[in-house]
Amino acid sequence: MDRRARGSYAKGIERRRELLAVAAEVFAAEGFDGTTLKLVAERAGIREATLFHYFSSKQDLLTAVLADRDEQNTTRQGGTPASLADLPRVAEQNAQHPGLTALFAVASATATRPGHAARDYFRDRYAWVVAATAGDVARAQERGELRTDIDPEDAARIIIGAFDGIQLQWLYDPTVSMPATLTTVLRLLEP
Amino acid sequence: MDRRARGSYAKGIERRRELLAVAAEVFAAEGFDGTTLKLVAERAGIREATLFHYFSSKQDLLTAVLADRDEQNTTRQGGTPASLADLPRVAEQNAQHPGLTALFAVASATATRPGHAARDYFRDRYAWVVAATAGDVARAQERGELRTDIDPEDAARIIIGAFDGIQLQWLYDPTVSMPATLTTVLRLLEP
DNA sequence: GTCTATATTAAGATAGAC
DNA sequence: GTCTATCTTAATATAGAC
Repeated sequence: MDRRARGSYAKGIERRRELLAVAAEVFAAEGFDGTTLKLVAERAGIREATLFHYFSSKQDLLTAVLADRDEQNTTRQGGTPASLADLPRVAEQNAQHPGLTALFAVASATATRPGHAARDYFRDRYAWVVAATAGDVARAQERGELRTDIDPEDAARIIIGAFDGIQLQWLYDPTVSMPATLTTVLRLLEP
Repeated sequence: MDRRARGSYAKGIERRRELLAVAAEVFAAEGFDGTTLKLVAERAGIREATLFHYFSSKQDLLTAVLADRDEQNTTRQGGTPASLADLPRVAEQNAQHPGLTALFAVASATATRPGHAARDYFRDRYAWVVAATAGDVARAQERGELRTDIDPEDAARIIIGAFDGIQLQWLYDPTVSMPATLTTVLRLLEP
């Protein structure tokens, strides 16, 4: 008898994907506190207990939803990783999903608190995104596409900071054009 | 017969100020959800009901704390309003108060949700800060201190966005130097 | 010194978490 | 069902305008 772990069956993988989609909708509409796992389970046509088979807690479900969205954002159609010039397009995508965007903003701020369950996730995420962006900046500098009088990591932190910060301003004033403003950020970095 | 209001007594004004200071400490240490009004009242040496004489709700108390800090941040010693070159110093100040800084980040993201009690406050605040900063940028451009190939409001949104966004990164990684990075942001805007 | 708005409190209703 | 936290109500004490 084979007692090794088998991994997830195809059915389980599909169900998990479906749960993430449903949960994303509910979280986006109701916020973290406003979301009840009962409603998520109902919408997905399963029992609450089944939800706990896939995700160990409400916070775990939220983190999975955010990580899933993050992965889609940092990859473009075809599977190649997104880079600098894609930022305005990512912002445009986010503008189509205000609920999820607000959810991400709240979660990333809330999880800064020491001891928060998602703190490590966000810390690692920012470290990774900053490093990847700094790499993009350094390569663009070598190609002569960006000014060289700025440290790549500083540039990366400014780009990502502006992305998050302008997104927040957009949540308060949807007339702000995130893609246009981010394009201007990149222009400031040209030689 | 004159039935007009008299305004607050000196004692009440002083107590309100004291309550804001105590509440700032508790909110910073415990977060919004973690804070109990009982503890705030205890620390201030009054009854819970007295708190409600000064602030109509817990959220109202938080908003007052944030507005109070905001006012201190946008004013420098002497009473003149802070401007562009003061940003790194404001960031340095914030770095001395991580709890309050995190509180502000969480509140500003949470209040984006339609119907939130502090939504109008933050919307007006951002509108005001962007307008004031855009004015600073325009004047600096006229003096030849900043490059003129960027719209003042775009520049303002980028500066403020970078401020908020870098602050968030700093909360996850305190080795990030907010003042240095913001100085670099301003340098990117030089002619 | 009188008068009334303001400051404070005691007691408890209500609502949500566990 | 129990407990805890937010908020209400109603009543007393005090500050300060006149």
